[in-house]
Amino acid sequence: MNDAERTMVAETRKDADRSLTDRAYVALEEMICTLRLEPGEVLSEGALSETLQIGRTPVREALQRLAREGLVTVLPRRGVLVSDFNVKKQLRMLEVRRELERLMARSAAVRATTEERERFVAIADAMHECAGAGDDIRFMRLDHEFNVLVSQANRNEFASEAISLMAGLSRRFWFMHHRNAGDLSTIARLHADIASAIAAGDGTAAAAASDALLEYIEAITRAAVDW
Amino acid sequence: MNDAERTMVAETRKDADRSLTDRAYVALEEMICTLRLEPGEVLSEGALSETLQIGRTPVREALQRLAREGLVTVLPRRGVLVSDFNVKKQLRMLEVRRELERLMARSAAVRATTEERERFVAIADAMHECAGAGDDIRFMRLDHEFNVLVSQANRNEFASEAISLMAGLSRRFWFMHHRNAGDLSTIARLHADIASAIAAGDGTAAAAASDALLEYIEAITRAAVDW
DNA sequence: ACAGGACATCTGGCATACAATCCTGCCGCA
DNA sequence: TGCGGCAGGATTGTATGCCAGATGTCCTGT
Repeated sequence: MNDAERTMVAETRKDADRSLTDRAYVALEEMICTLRLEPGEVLSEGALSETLQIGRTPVREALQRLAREGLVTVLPRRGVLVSDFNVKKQLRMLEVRRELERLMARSAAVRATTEERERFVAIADAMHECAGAGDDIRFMRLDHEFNVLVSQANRNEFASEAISLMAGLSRRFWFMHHRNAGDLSTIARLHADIASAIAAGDGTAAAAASDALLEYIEAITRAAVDW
Repeated sequence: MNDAERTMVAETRKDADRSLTDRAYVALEEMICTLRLEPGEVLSEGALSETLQIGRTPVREALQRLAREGLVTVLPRRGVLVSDFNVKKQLRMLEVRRELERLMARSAAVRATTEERERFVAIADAMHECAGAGDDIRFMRLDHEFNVLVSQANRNEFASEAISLMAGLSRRFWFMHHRNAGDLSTIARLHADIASAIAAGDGTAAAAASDALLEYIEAITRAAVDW
């Protein structure tokens, strides 16, 4: 099970039977990505433990995971800093994501099961509807489902893990800028293109479509410099 | 201070002022990669804590890092399992490494500083000497230095992090098979080719050389099926 | 002889206590 | 008034104790 799937399960089972560490991780990641904890803010394990009503140990372990993903930086004996982000860093991340997403799209096109392909078709259709209606909430759900599905269908846990390392930073950047970012319909269409190519089993087309999406995202990110 | 001395200082400090978590991680990674802890073995935090003379907390945190890298699996309430490995998993990992190493080689060729290029030249020369002499100890040191240098020169922390996720599994596989694996001279030469291309600033050539190396490694790995 | 269950034991999850270190702000002195 | 040093508070690093859950074993009943 990769991290994306684990996250989904955690969200499904909600507060049921997952470990406190996972709950703390999910809660903190959410707070950071939605900017309820602002970049530059300095936290302390103790305060977070109090806030979340969870002991310091699980909170600390969750923070270490977040540190690995670059969302926070622990300053020894000083506190935990919510990472600031800059566009250059995002561009370096996209450089890596481009390679990994292309690989995953190509592999998924070749390796997906029949059921998975059907779901890709459904996602492509729904994405097109979103493109027309401008329904950004639905798009975000579809995007999440799409990412989980690709992570699963590409049949390579290493690619999924590597991507999941960058998921948090990507999510936060998207949350910050998606209102200003280029039009939703283009992004939805580009996603749909990948899904269609994967469903059709055309690895080359899926790879090309993935590159097209990443190129567009990169352009949006570069434009963010000017805001 | 030359590089050997710097390395020695780093290794000295490793036991001196690094955190216990880091020391536990390094010690455990070493034990696992060198097969002193055999795949399939089930450990316990308590026993490792006793063995390493380090408290359970740092040991536990080190184990979580190792779990993330796929070297161990924690079985809740049962123990910590040293991951078994199989060739198919290695091939999936190489699939990802190929993309990342190519990207890093290409970027390093473009972005390396003058000093870094000089070191790449030196490494290429030394690798060629190794190829002739069959000095595998020296090769392993050079390989390590080469990897660190590429990680630094490609100027992309995300690529470096993603690769480091797979470093442990790679090291263990290499440790198991390097005696039987294809001849050292070919591997050394392929490494030297990458180093030379990076030093020369030829990104395309560096990418191609990286692919050539990964292809060779993949061939060796496939051959491992028959042992 | 075998099946089933109770229990002892071992494990990691988590909380908590303690130690080391760093920052801040105050106080005294020049 | 400015500067230096010291003390106190706050923070993470580390150790350890307790607890719930899982597993294997042994005993009992059929």
